[in-house]
Order: sequence, then C-alpha cells, then structure tokens
Amino acid sequence: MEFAEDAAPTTRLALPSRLLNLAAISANRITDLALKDTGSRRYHYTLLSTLDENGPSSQADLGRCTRIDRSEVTETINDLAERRFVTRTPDPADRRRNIVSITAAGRKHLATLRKLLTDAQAQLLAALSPDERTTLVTLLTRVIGTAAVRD
Amino acid sequence: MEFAEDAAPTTRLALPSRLLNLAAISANRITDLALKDTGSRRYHYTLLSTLDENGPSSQADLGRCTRIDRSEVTETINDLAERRFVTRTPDPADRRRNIVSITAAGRKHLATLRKLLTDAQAQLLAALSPDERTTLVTLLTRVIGTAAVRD
DNA sequence: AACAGATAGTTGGCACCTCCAACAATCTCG
DNA sequence: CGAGATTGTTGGAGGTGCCAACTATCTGTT
Repeated sequence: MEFAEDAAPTTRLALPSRLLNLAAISANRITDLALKDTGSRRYHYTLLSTLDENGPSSQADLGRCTRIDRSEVTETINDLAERRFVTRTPDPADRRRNIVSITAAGRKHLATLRKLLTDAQAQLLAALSPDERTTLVTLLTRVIGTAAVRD
Repeated sequence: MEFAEDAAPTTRLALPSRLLNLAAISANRITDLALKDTGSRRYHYTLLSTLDENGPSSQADLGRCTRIDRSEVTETINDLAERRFVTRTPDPADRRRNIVSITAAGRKHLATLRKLLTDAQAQLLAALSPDERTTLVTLLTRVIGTAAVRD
C-alpha cells in the first residue's frame, strides 16, 4: 500500500535540540559535498578564513577563536602546512608558541573554498528570505553565546 | 599579557552552516548531560516519543519519521526492548516487518526523559524570548524541510 | 503461477567530529 | 627560585551519520 506513505516528514514534534541537529546534518551534507573535490574539509576552511581575517595567530588562539579543539588544530594545520597554504614558525618571543600564517597560495585556495561554501549556504538557506537568514544567524549566535560558553 | 585575551568569542564571521554546528554541539552537550543518569541517549528519547505519539510502528517507518538510519533504529530498539520499554513483534500481515510498541514502563521512562529534556531546552534557549524560540523553531523547520529532504 | 523488483530488518564497517588525558617544553607570577 | 599555568603534540575514546551487503518477504506484472 503506497497510498499516503506519508512517513511523517519528521520534525512535527521534535525538540529544538533535535531540530538543530537535523539542520546541522543538512548543513554538513551540503558543505561536505561542496568541498568534496577540493581536498579540504570544513576545519581547513575555518582555520584559513580565520587566519585571513585575524592575521598570524598561535594555534591555541586559533582553537579558542574557532572553538576547535587544540588537537584538531594541530592536525588541521599539519594538513594545511603540507599543502603550503600556511607556514608554521616558532614564536621567538614565546618559544612554546607556533606562529601560523596564511600564504599567498593559501589565500588563493581560500577564495576557492569561499566561493563553494557561499553557494552552499545559499542552497542550505534557500527556503529563507534574506531577512529570515539574518534572523536565523542572530538567534543562533545568541544561543551559542550563552549555552556554549561555559567551558 | 592577559590583557584582552579576548580570544575572539568566535562566530564573528562564521558561516551559517558553522553556526548550526556550534549550536548543535551546545544542544548535544546540554541534552547528553541531562540524560546522563538515565541510561538513555537521544535516540532512545526520539523513538520512544515517536512511538508514544504515533502508536505502534514498523522500524522502517520509525526511521523515516525520525530521520534516523535503519541500522540505528535496529540498535536503539534493541536497547529499548532489553529494558522492556518497547515490544517488538512480527507483523502477521507483513512478515518482513516488526511492530514496535511502547510499554507502560516505556511511557513512564519517557515521562522522565521528557522532563529532563524540557529543562534542557530551556537551558539551551535561555537567551531567547518565547517569541524568538518560536521563530527559531520555525526557521529551522523550514531549513530542514528543503535542504534535508532530498534523499 | 512465476518472475522481477522493491522493501524490511540486520550486521558490519567507514569517516568525521568532538572531547579528553597525558606529556615535555616553556612561560608567568609571587 | 619555584609553583602553577600555557603551548603544542600524540593517542585514544565515543558518538553519529552513512553506506553496502545480505536474507527474507512482499508487490505488481505478465
């Protein structure tokens, strides 16, 4: 019986926390697909973008700024350095630190990623008007600001 | 120099897709903490709740309705059946199917979970007014509706 | 009635992500 | 100087979403 087979399009009574997860899954599907042929993952973009905006940073600062765990920063920077998208030099003023800087090739790669991801955002938020997208971003930022900052 | 050490509270220029992930991480942290002492995970709640609202269902329908993969449904139902929160009986009308039903003990457990998770939602969305929470849910539902339904 | 194709449940595995614990090296501050 | 904190690194844990394969069963067509 293929009649309705409505199979409840989900989310009828899902908790906000579940809705956030489903939305994140959608987001990841779309963005991962967009990045598939670039050899880069989401973390690569996040760090490249942060380096481009904030300038050279230590790995610890990168982690705090992006909420990526220190160990993940290490591995991701390894990848980026291997492809010559960033350089990692010891900080003479604090020999514990590495100063990570984006290279010209890194900026070029970042431009490619940004283009792909911008399109992905548009696809993800296709159902929302520009105002609604702004609202969503605002609300998400507020949720993150309170609920997440506690560590 | 501990001056600012602002370490950029993140999310200044994060993509919507990244914001969704960060919000989902916050949501999962809070909900996992809430469920910690119950022996149940998020999927257990999702399936129990769905069974309570929709009545007995096949595992395939549960998966479609909740967007949980079939293999995950199998494992989660295993757990729930082991704790006598659901029963799994073959469907006489279609011997491929299992009819999964919530038990009285399951409903009792569900009430416990629901209480904990309701509090968790309040904590997660503490920064938003009631209207804003509604708006967030609406926008997320629309995002999920378009971007996710494609498989 | 018989066959092709779809569906159900199960199992196993993969990839990513988030988080944590430990460690040596180094810095900071009293 | 010495206690405590911080940095980068390594290793591992657990959860999640996803996919492929397999058997059993149903459906629709001829």
